[in-house]
Amino acid sequence: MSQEFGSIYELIRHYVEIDDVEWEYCKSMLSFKQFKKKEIILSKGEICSEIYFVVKGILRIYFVDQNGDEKTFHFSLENTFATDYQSFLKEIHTDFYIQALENTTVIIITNEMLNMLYANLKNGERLGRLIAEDYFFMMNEKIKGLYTQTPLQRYNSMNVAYPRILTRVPQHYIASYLNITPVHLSRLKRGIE
Amino acid sequence: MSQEFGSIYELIRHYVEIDDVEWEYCKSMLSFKQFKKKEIILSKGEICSEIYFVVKGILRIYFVDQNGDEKTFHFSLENTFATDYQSFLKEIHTDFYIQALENTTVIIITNEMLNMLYANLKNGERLGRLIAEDYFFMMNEKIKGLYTQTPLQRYNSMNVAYPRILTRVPQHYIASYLNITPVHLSRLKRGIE
DNA sequence: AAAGAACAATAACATTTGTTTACGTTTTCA
DNA sequence: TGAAAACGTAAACAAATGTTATTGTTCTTT
Repeated sequence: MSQEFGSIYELIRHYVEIDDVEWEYCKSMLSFKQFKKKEIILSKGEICSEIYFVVKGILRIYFVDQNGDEKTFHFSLENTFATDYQSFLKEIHTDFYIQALENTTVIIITNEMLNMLYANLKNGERLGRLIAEDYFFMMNEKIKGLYTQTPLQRYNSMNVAYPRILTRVPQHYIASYLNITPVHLSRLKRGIE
Repeated sequence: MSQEFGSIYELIRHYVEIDDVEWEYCKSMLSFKQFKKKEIILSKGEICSEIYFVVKGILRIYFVDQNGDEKTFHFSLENTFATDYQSFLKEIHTDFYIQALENTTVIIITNEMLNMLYANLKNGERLGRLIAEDYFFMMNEKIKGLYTQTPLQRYNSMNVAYPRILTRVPQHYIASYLNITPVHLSRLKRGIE
């Protein structure tokens, strides 16, 4: 059954070398968890104590603004991480919610586990740095998009960052990701066809 | 004169332990550079080959959108870094410009130097990870602000992220950071007093 | 299968933000 | 020091986006 950790093994190997002994050590700490569609995994006020690596399904990370409106920060599709990294690392209360948009299978990474990896893997710290850097780059691109693209342009490029997302999730979540109202998104789409 | 590297020493010590031998090694690789007010340090299309640590002055990081409008991405005040980290690390062409808004003194960090630090400092990789994480958190907060705050709210909180910035730089740069027109910022401010 | 909830589209109207132009002040620099 | 450029404010109008209400469809759940 260790076969099923293949996706995260591939991801690690994308960043650093890891030998068989180290990988066995990693695997011994990993576990699966399943979430049902619409289930809320993390809520505001809690401390995010796990990183989720999505094997199958979709997680949505969002927060709620002063008016009570949900703002979708990120979608985590297959083979990407979902967490509030800040809450996770600093053990502070999170502002975010994480919700499964489909029945979803994840691999769980805990904080203790991560620190063991940093301490015991030859390239542990390096792996952490490279992943943090890549997520930093992703944020950078996201901000660039927010500054330079119209909502419609961002809508049209969503299929690049999130393959097939437009057919996988309800449209009002897309609107909340674009930071516009569902009504306005519907209106913008009308202009296209 | 090694005294003058004090600010970056403090910053490193904020993240990791570094012994005297290691610090001497670091210092031997660091150097100063001066930029004149309005000078452009990095331009689109170039490869960003240095990280700038601002000792005194202000650097502005911006890009230009399809319409030719400048969008200010970030201000680097004293004791913070300025670079296009993505261009720097991957040696790809940058989309950004970096400009000095005042006569500015920086400490220069090159890529070769950084890799030597990663390789030779006990906590080199860890330092890199922690700094990447902190900048990642900063991006996260920035995005949260873009989603949840009105331009006026963001204007009012700029003095927190960037102390005294509102009196240090021309207002149209502030507007471009807020992603609104200078005319509109002027109008919003009128509503306040 | 039926009932209710969730969802998407549409229209009418309100609010926010952008655009253009003008004017007066401050800053820069030759 | 004087001219030119840069800068901030203002007003009028245009475009983009939000709000509310309505309707019909699709999805959930019993």
